[in-house]
Amino acid sequence: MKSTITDVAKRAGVSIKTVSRVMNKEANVTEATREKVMLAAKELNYAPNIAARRLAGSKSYLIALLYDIPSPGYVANIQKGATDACRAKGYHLVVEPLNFDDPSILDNIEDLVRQLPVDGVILTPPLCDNGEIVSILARNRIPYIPVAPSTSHGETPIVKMDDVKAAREMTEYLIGLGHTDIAFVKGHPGHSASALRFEGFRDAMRSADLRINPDWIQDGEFTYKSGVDAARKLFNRTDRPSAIFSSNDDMAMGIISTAREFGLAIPDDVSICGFDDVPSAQIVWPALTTIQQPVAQMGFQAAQLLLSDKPSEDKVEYNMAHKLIIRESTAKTPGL
Amino acid sequence: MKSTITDVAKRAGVSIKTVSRVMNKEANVTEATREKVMLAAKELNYAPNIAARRLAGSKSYLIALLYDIPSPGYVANIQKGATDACRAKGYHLVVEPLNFDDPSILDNIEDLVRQLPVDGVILTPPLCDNGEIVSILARNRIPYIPVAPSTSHGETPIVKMDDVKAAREMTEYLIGLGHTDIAFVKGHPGHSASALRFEGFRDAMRSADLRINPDWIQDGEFTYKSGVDAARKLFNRTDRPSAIFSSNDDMAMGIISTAREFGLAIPDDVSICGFDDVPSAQIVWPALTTIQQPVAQMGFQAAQLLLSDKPSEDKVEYNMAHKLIIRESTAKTPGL
DNA sequence: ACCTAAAATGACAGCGCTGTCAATACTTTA
DNA sequence: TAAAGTATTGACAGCGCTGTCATTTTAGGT
Repeated sequence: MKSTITDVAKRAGVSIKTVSRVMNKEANVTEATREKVMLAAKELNYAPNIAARRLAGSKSYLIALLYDIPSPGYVANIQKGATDACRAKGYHLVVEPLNFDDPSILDNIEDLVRQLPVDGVILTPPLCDNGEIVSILARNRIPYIPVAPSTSHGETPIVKMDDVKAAREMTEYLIGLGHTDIAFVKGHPGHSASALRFEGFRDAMRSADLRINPDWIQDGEFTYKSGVDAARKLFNRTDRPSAIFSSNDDMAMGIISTAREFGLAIPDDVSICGFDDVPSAQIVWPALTTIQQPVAQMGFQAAQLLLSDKPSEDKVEYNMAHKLIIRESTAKTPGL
Repeated sequence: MKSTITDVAKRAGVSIKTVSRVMNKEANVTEATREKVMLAAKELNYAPNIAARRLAGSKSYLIALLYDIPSPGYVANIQKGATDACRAKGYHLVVEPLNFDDPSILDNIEDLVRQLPVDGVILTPPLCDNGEIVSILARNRIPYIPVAPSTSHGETPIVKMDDVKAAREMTEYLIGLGHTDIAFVKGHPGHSASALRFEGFRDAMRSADLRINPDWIQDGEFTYKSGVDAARKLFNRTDRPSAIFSSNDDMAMGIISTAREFGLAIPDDVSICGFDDVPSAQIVWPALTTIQQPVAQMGFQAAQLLLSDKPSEDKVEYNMAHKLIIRESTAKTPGL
């Protein structure tokens, strides 16, 4: 049942090397022989054995995804994108869930690199900001692509999204709806995204000549609870914003819940929007207007970069396109 | 830097075959030579090359996880468990996100099986109930383990959790809290879990000699929206249950939200519990009492089964232990 | 001490492919 | 039309390991 390159060569009446050439899409093969070989391969249901390829050649047809346990949705999407890119080139994706705090993490990576020499590694946050991991990879000459890192990686291209731009767009959308009194709930100060999202908000407000009321800028920590706290402070004031831009969805859901406690209707009394498009954003009611991070695309791009032949590229930063998802939690201001 | 078995053999002063024996923990090696080899291997930082092992031997040291795109949290947890089991035996996990409706899904699997002969496959729902997938695997003699399948798989051991027992425990917990007026919201009739969870509820009620009020048994579809609908029907009645057991968390969250609309305090006026422990279950307020599915354990067990030497086992069903997670959405009845 | 069985070790082929380089088949040019 | 490319194909070694089987060493029994 399982056929080898030799079987195909015999059937096509050529040498195994020629079959190899066809399978690898090498140049200098007549169209006629190409077709002969392809036909024979199809008839025999042949697919090159990856282990043999790896042993004989230099490629392993395997790339690895290293990730920390955190956001499950993130991982699933990255994987989806990465495997799509792999599939097109006959590659496969090996996953390695790591625990950032576990000291054995470095050994795991060493093993991965030595036992299974992968052709490349995708590093998701926070792993991509870990110097030791990066240096193991560099020492072993394994190409890697950091996804959404908070630090720069020299010559290595990185894949990310543009948080500033996304936040600006969301703000502009709110302004377009007629809102002028917009509150903002910041994210955890330790995450690089927090500052970027706030920056986008500020830019848009400034461009629209709208005043940012400092009392309406609340600190947050990206948690549901911190959203609740921020909302309480906001809703207890006599001057109340007509819209609240929360730096992420978890906090936005805390805000929605709190609004109900205060008897505020969403979006009639107050519009609320988030950032991330977590699964529950569409489950919650009213469904949350938010920014969908291009996670799958980032995975795709990262894999693509690893698999592309041109080793270095002048472009060092790939910004993948996010998407503004408009749902029911935002609406025009009552005045309009 | 990268050393081969030959290097180790030279350094230890033995043949490469002996090194191979040590690395594979084969019998008939003196303790003394074992140590010599281990030492040399350690000094040279040696790890056997998987591609070469695969080519020469019969094992590929790779198992695959096939899954459909649906629940991200599920995938992440299965992967965690499976890779833990793999790590211990020098295996690695290759992932293959598949789209159930995509016709090319079968080709993807064929390729996986031929290019990268994996030693085993973990099949998550709904893939494990797909006859074609199973038959490709069977035809190619690839061992596979279905995780939480809704159908039986003959001799093949399956890994699952006990939905009936879990639902029974949850109900008993509610009863222990003093509740006697308990409503139940069923899940999507197409999912096998729906019937099982209801069965567990019924069993527990019956054992406690409690009456099941047919008006309090609502149909649902596992969606937030259907939870809202069920809750409306329940709360619009004059006789209202003191506790609601929802067949999953998404519906439970719909119920919670609806309770607020009706001015009902949770858990003071009504206790609500779910099933699944999705990430937002702990994010939502009040945090949801629910059943944590042993997803990671199922992944671990499935991989373990695939990697264990004894090919067949008399035991054909592995029920992994779930966990009752008590949070804030349930409390004693006011009367107590 | 000697023979036999069992345990420990090693020699060698070959897994299925790719890299290198040589051989052959076609073109082009003068 | 012959010389000199240039494009196409093939022969063969060897990647790093394991399986098989032969060989050597050790232990056991009398």
